[in-house]
Parts: sequence; C-alpha cells; structure tokens
Amino acid sequence: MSGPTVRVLSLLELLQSHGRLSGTELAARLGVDKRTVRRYIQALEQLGIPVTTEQGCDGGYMLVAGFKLPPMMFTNDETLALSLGLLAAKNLQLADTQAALSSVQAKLERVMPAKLKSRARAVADSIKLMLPTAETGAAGQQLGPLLDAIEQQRSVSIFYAAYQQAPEARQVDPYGLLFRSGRWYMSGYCHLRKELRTFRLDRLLHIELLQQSFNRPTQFNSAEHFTQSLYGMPGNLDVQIVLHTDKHTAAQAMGETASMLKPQADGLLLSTRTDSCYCLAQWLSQLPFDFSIIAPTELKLALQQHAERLLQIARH
Amino acid sequence: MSGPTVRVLSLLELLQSHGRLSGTELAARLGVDKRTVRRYIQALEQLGIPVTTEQGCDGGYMLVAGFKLPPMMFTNDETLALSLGLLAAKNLQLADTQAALSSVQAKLERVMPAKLKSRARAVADSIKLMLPTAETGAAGQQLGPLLDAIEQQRSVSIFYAAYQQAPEARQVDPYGLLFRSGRWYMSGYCHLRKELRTFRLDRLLHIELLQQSFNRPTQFNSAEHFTQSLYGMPGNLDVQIVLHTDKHTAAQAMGETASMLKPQADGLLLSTRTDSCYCLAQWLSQLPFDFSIIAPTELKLALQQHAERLLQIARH
DNA sequence: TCAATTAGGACAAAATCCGTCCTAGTTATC
DNA sequence: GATAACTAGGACGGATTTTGTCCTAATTGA
Repeated sequence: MSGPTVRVLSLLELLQSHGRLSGTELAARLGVDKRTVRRYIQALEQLGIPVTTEQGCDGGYMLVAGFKLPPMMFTNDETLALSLGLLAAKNLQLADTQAALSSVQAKLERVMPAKLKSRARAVADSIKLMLPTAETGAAGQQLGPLLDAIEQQRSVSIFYAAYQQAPEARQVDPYGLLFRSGRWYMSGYCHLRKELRTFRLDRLLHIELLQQSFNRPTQFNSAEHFTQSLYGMPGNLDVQIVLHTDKHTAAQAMGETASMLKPQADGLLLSTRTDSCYCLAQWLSQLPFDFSIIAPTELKLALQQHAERLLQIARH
Repeated sequence: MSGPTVRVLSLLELLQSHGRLSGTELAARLGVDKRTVRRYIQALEQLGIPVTTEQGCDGGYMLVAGFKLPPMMFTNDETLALSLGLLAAKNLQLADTQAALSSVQAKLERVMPAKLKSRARAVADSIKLMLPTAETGAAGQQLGPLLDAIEQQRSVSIFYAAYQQAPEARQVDPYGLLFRSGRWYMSGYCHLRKELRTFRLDRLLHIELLQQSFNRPTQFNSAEHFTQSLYGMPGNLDVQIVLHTDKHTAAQAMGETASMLKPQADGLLLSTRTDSCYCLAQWLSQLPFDFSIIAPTELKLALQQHAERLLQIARH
C-alpha cells in the first residue's frame, strides 16, 4: 500500500475531507517532503482537477469549492458548431495529440443531455471533412510553449534553420501564430534582423523562454499581422506578379490573402518572396485568371518549363 | 501529461467517461503497452476502486457505477485543442451562424479557471488559421435538418438541380455529409437512380423529412463513403488519369483522396467524373509529379490550351 | 476449433521519484 | 518596514519503480 499513485489519491481525499490544508500539514500526513507535496499538487492540476492555492502567510491548498461543469445547456446549433469544431481540429491535426481531442469530446458528452449527446455522436460519425492535413512532426509540440510566450509577452530564444542554411540562434518577440496549408508559422519581431519576420515551426530546432518581456504593438492584429507574415516569409527571391482579376476572385483562389494585394491600373500587384521558383510556378499555373510576371526572370523560366512539361503530357 | 501517477488516474477518468473499454483500447489511448494497462488496473483495485472486468472474446473493463471522481476540468492540452477546434470552425465557416460559436466559447470560458481562460483567449487572439473558407450561402442552413435525418435514419425528399439541368425531385436515404474545398455534399442512396450518389448542398433547393426510415449499411464508414462520394459525383464526363508517383505523394498533393487510386504497373489510376475539363486541367497543372491522361480527349485539349496560355504568360 | 480477450510471471533497461539544497515571490502581522 | 510563514519551482544524484517484451494459461463467443 504505497507508491506515488496511492499518495496522490490520498492527497485528493485529504483535500476533499478537510476543506483546506497547508503544504507542511499535507507533507506530514502523507509522510513525504514538502517539495513532493508540491509535485503531487501539480499532478492533480495536470489531471484537470482544479486546486486553488492561497499564497502568503496563512496560505494553503484547497479544492475549488463546489466547482462543477453545470449541466451545460448547449442549443442544437451550438452542439453542431462545437462538434464540427472538434472534428475540424481532428482532421487538420491541429493539436499535437489526438488524445486531447478525444478526451475533450468525452468530457463534454458526459455533461450533455442524451439528446445532444446523440447529435454530437452523429456529427462525429457521419460527417467527413476533407481538409489539408498538417504535416505530422515536431511542429505541434512547440505550439504550447510559444503560446505561453505570446500570452505572457516574453521573448524567446530560438534556433532556426532557414532554407538550406545552417541553424542560427535568434531572439524573437513572438506576436502570433499562423497555420497555413498544413504548416505552422510564428511571426514576431526578430532581434537579429530588427524587423517583423515569420518562421516555420518545423524548422525551429529549439525554443527557450526568456525572462525578458516585450510589448506587442497595440494595432498588431489579424490583417496587419497577416500581410506582414507573408511579406516577411523567409525567401531569397523577391517576386512581383500582377493578377488581372478583381479582389474577390483573387481572394477566393488564393485563400483569403487578398489583403496583401495592391490595386493597380491593370490588376492587383502581388509582392512576396520565395525559395523555389518551381513550386511557385506550379501554384501559379492553377490560377483561374490571367497574370503577368514582373520579376524575377527565374520565375518566368520556371513557368515556361512547367508549361512545356504540361504540353508534352497533353500531346502524349 | 507524463508519469505513471497521472496515467493511472487518467485511466480512471477514461473508464468514467466511456462506460466500458477493452485493454487494447485503453493501451492505445494512454500510449502504453497492454501489459501496463493490466498493471494499472491492478493498482486501481489496490486503491480500493472497484473495477469489474469481463473476460472472454468481447471482454473489457468497467468502473462500478457510482464511483465518482471530483469534478474534472480541462487540462492545458485539452484547452488548446478545444480552442483550436472552435477557431477552425469559425475560420471554415462550418456552422451557419458564427453566433453559435461565440456563445459556445463564452459558455466554456465561464467555467474555466482564470489560467485556462487566459490561455483560451490567447489562442483566439493570437492564432490565425488560413483555411479554405466555405462559400456563404444556404448550404449551411440545411446541415441541421440533414443531420437529423441521418441520426434518425429517415429518408428525405429533395429538389436537386444538377449541373445545367432543371430541378428534379428525388427521394434519398442520407448516409453521410462531406465537406470538401469549401462546399458541403451529402452522400446517400438515391431512390431515383437506384445507387449511391453525392449531392451538392448548395444545389439542393428544398428538403423534407419523410416518415419512411431506412437502414444504413453497417460497413458504410469513412473509407467506403469517401471513395463512393468521389466516384458518384455528378458529372458528365468519365475521366481516367494515371499518376506517375507513389501513394504517399499523391495523397499529399490531392488531399487524402488516395483511397480511390488504383495501383497499376506505371503508377496510380485515378478514375472520376467531371463537368468541366477546363477546371480539372487547371487543377492537374499544379500537381508536383507527372501524369498521363487516358480519357477523355477533351481533357487533353483543355490541358493543352491551358499550357499554351501559361507559355504566353511566361514569354511575355 | 478459432479468434479475441483477460491474467499474470520473469527480467533487464529505462524512466521516475524523492529528498536535499537552493532562490524568489506573496501576504499577514508586528 | 521588517519579519515570519507560506507557496513556487529549478537542479541534482542515487534509490526505486516502471515498463516493454516475451512467455504461458484461462475464458468466452462464434
């Protein structure tokens, strides 16, 4: 009758029966060190059991009084929306562990009335979403720490391996995260380059939270963030293309990136950067409208090659 | 989420939320070996927690009813997953009303401790998902009724306007719903055509739940559903293309539709239907691998035209 | 009989747990 | 203000536990 599991559960029982106990007291009762009590409390928190702590002279630990998920009444629409959201997250593989999603679903279903529960089940069982899936990899792991940094407005030190380059240490003030066609990006102020930059999370070898905090520009939100993200994408070649179409069509074809398009006399100017002209050419080739490549010449060549390849296939 | 202590209690929670689970299932969910699950079960029994086990072919573990853990909250990971899900739903415009999503979020935040609440906020504020958005329109409205029909296994009577054709009344047994590149589809058994068919929800003019019920084929799930959905897409022209690549690359480029690709000597055979060769040609032109068009000839022409247009642009 | 499940022994490698020693915050009281 | 009593949590190393793998046995339904 020993082992940490037993003692953690005992701690839970102690907190349940006595309303409130100090760390020293708990340590004595469990026969372990105070330090270990703190570790047990952490374990309970990790399990999702809400323990409140009071600091200071007369501090101590207690279970959140009478807390429970009230038989939450979701409406039909809300259940649908919620279930669709979870389904989407699962399909996109947004969270690093599918386990977390299943467990959220189970917990929510537990507090739903039977009627809604069956509806939630119906959504999960009969709806299929075809979405671009995230690449599996380490990127998801880093979401948590980065989110912490953003939340607390603290700088991070990262090791970043840019395209075909050796990893380099940088200090970055993380402003926001972006998910785009299967990949996660972080955008923020790069202390090395002294400007707003965007980093691919899967090229991020190491993250470390620094003590140093920063102030996020107040007007840094969605639109701005967004445009800058694409401008600031690591890439070697500056690209300029004029799209001969209207904003609406362009936005639809490109996935709502219309904010970075500058209207011109003969269309919309798209300025960006790229690493690979060939990839970009492939992407351009599926646009349902005309466009003109202003720069670079390499892109024209890449597009020409691609088109010639397509011609061969068509004539085969 | 690490350490045996936490995992043993997680097992407890799993048993509490799902009524009954097999050892294999538990092992998978906890990310440990089956043997270890047995050890955990033993640990729980030693703790005085009554776990009933059923041996034999369809055996499994259950928690004796009445055992209650203190109210659970979401863990950090779960909050992240949940928030990402809601964000994804919002971005995809999956639900017809954004109002439902906001209200779900508000309700959930209300029962979260401050720590988790701020994390949920951070997700909502600082993360941006770039996803293909659903076309706004009536399609979302019909999701609810159709889901009801699927849940209750009742046939529906629909008015469907196929591509460039007059609306026609059909009776359909709805099996499942599919969301793909911005559009909703319903697949099910069409009483008119006497086969599995897929319908675009935005071409659905009217839905009426019928009293008549049906039995969904038992093995109708994901994969099958899926393949059939694409085969059965309304379209006039049969298309056959051989993709010269491996399954993995194909799946990535096409968005996990690999299940409908048949391996052949020189690649993967893609059979489908289309209404518009030109659209298909545009889509084909961005594939990062070679392919051969077997049929129809119109598609070859369309691809040729498209390639010539691209050449002009490249030489400009 | 077969397939799928639970039950549990043995063992070596791997991971953990835990006390000890720190320093840093927080808060009520003197 | 200073102080005392508390929580918060990093680092470390040795003792301990845990865990995967490989076994064999029992149970049960088809």
